[in-house]
Amino acid sequence: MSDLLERLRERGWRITAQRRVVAEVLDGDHVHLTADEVHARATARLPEISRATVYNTLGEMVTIGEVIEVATDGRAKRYDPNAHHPHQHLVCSRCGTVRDVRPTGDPLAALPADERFGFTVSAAEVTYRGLCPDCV
Amino acid sequence: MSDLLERLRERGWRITAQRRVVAEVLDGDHVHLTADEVHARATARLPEISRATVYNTLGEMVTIGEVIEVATDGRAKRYDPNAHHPHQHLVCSRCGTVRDVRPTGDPLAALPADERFGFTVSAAEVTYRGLCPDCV
DNA sequence: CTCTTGACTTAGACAATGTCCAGTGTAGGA
DNA sequence: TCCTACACTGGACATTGTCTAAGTCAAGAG
Repeated sequence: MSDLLERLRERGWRITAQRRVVAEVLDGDHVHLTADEVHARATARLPEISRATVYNTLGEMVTIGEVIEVATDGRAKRYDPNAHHPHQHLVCSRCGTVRDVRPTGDPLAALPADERFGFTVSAAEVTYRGLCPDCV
Repeated sequence: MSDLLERLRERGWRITAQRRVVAEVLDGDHVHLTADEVHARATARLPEISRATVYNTLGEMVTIGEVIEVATDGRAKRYDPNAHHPHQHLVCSRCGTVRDVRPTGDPLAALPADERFGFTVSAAEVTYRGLCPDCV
């Protein structure tokens, strides 16, 4: 039983074959998959699973904070199951691979009050960009 | 004559009515428009302008570094003509408004070498999220 | 000024990603 | 075991972006 699935059960989710498969795909390796990649891997285990269900399930997981949605470019969103450890992302500009990284310090502290323009600022996301070893 | 258009001319671009209109729309007020919003405003001035031309022109401006592409969510990219002053973005989680902000320090410096995993890191984008004064 | 040429634009088909809905199925409590 | 609210399916639809073939035009040459 994956940790993620266990937490979903505690939140009162019905545990269906589809949700179990999506949770297992996400929890399996901490890669950052697109919704379509999740669907492809889920289909390998449960051939009838529909695209809508994968999208719904991912959306619900994001809503309750078990999964983070990462928009690294203007294309497909990626889903990050590592929601319980604060981290930022390092993205390859060529192939789109995403790695979790932990920079030093708190990025929120770098934004002085007079640069907040009345906003209630609650989070800072940092995306580092570059080329991965395979794409150099 | 807008500054942006002037710089395009210096780069040897043919100045067509379409490019002039796109440049004027972007340069007009430093709001961050989506491609479709640019197209809508361009159409108001030049009704025949096609979607493809707006996309092409925006893409070219991004390529030559006159405009920055901002992916704040998984939806439409936004275009920021303020490319010659380094800055980050503050996004309202509810209405999507984007403001330019200048945090202190260099965000790249916060990523130590042992957290770069062999990547050649070239840039850091910071997105601050919160609620704007109108949405609180 | 007119001509010429190759860069530019257009319309629309197509692709990728995401959303919605009506009908059907089923998990889990009674 | 049975019920029912919740979940799933398949497919239509929406949004955003890309591509191509054919027509158009900006700007330098003469």
